[in-house]
Amino acid sequence: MYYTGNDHGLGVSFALTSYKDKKVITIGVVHELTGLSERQIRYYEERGLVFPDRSKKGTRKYSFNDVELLMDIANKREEGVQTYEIRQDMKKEEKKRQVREEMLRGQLNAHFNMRK
Amino acid sequence: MYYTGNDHGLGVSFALTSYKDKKVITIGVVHELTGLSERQIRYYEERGLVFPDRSKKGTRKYSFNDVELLMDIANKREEGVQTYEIRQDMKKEEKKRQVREEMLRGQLNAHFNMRK
DNA sequence: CCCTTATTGTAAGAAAATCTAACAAACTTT
DNA sequence: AAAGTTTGTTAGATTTTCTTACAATAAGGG
Repeated sequence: MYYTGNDHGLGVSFALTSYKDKKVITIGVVHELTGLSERQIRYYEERGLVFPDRSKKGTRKYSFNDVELLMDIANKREEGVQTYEIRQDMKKEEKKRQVREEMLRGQLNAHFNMRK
Repeated sequence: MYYTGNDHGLGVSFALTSYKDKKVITIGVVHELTGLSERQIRYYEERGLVFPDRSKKGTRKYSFNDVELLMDIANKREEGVQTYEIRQDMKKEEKKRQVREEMLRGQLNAHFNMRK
């Protein structure tokens, strides 16, 4: 686990990156880990649910986070939830996450500006 | 991060497995992550320094731990240390690890036998 | 200096893995 | 009924990996 400073200009900011986010897994392995067919995995990408990186020549690379996400998607699908709805839910979650992040950044900036 | 119970018979035992140990990375990606050539990576395997898994058809799969190990090896090599010596050092470390593990297992067994 | 071992690059050819695009089937929604 | 969703399968091309072999360079020992 390692840290990457990335303060843009005046604001306070930081990021924590772990192996879970590294896009290093090929689709065949993702298939083995999730039980999903490669067809399904590519289709969920087409529907905007996952975003693998690509090698220079175009082969997909997934992270462990992607694998976990795909397993969640598989569960939702078994419950009959369509990809469109899953997408909507993900957008909402993403929105909430952004709000929390902005609040945190605000708190930190306030704190550091105060004692400068 | 998840836990796997694996008590064999009477002894107390446990294992903690994380993504770092999962062998899911192909040699091309290991090359990108470490800067080592694929030739070097295969050679270090030949010299008994790394032990990737293999797919059914034979393609190598590495873990993040393997990647870290290979980076350590790369550093040693830059210092001029030969693979043979690196191997010896690794064996010693492995031995120490085993001793510690056995002691821990002994402590745990003693503890649980005491109050049974 | 000669010989051996260690390390790495490169090449060749085969095999494995992945990619895209298309068609079809089975369902679900509208 | 028509349109949209989801998945399998197939075909052909491309990318990635594998093994084996040969060569070059470096390092160490006698």
